[in-house]
Amino acid sequence: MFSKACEYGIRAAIYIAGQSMQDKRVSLKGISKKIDSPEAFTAKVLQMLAKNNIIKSVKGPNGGFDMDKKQMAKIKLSDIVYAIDGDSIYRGCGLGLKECSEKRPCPLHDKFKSIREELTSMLETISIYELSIGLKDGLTFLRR
Amino acid sequence: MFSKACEYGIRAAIYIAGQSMQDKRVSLKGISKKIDSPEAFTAKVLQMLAKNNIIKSVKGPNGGFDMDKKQMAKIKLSDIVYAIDGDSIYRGCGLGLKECSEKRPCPLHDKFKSIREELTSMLETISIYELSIGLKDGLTFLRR
DNA sequence: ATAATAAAGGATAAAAAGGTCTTAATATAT
DNA sequence: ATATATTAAGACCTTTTTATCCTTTATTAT
Repeated sequence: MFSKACEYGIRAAIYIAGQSMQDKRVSLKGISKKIDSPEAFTAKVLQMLAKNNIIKSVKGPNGGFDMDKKQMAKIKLSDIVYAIDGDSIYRGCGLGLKECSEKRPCPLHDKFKSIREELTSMLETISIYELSIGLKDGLTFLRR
Repeated sequence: MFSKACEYGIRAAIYIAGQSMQDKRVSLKGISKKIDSPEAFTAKVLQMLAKNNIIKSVKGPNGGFDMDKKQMAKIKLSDIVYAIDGDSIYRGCGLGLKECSEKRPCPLHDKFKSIREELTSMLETISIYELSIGLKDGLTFLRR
């Protein structure tokens, strides 16, 4: 579904959001420990999120990553997926045809349509804020 | 969504089914031309489908691949996906957690559930036969 | 200023996916 | 029997993805 990079990105964003709600900034090391991801690789992913203004990075002592509280509810899953995996999940044909459209559909086109739409609307609806709440309340988990 | 191998496999199976309905056996070369796929790689995929008794292969002159007419309606998309990609699409956690369950869900677990179920039921419901009909009638396409 | 801390960036490596090629095996027709 | 057509199988190559390591840059505290 998502690339590994994207999986780490989503997990990291949820964790960072949770900490930012408590005004805590978190380090790469702390993040990759909490979400159980390879540290150096996670660094690359966080860079991408930072470049896309999804998180903020601060260098130096007491530096790390955080997320703007006001933005938090506005940042949707789709923003993260788009920043890391691009639009392949929304655009591509299920059977890999270069040209697949209403007019010239692949055999699965119609069958996939509702699934694709449900997925897209889900990604575009759910905010990082919302997801971090469940985590804070101990209802959901980010590792193992 | 699916691997390239799986995309080719599904496309090939649909094409083979359509030809088999007209009692035509088709060669690797013919298949990869019709579904616009790399020939040698497609050969590997067809081998997998043959080993899983989804298609039948015949060596020698006038050989090629075909599909049992009686079986055709019984073979579902899920059979092909399972033969090539395994169960990752059904089983895996959306965020890549090794352990993700109702009891210990990732933040996306519930959100994904209905999508996953819809996808699974779609794959388990749709037969290769059904898909090859649309192709025969010129309503759907397998290349470009 | 200096030292310490943390992310950024670039080079590289390992693994997986995607794809090719060559030879062997098997069936058919002559 | 022999030549030919066709898939099977295994070795190999290429690209992409995933992952690591090392150096540089920025920030802070002393």
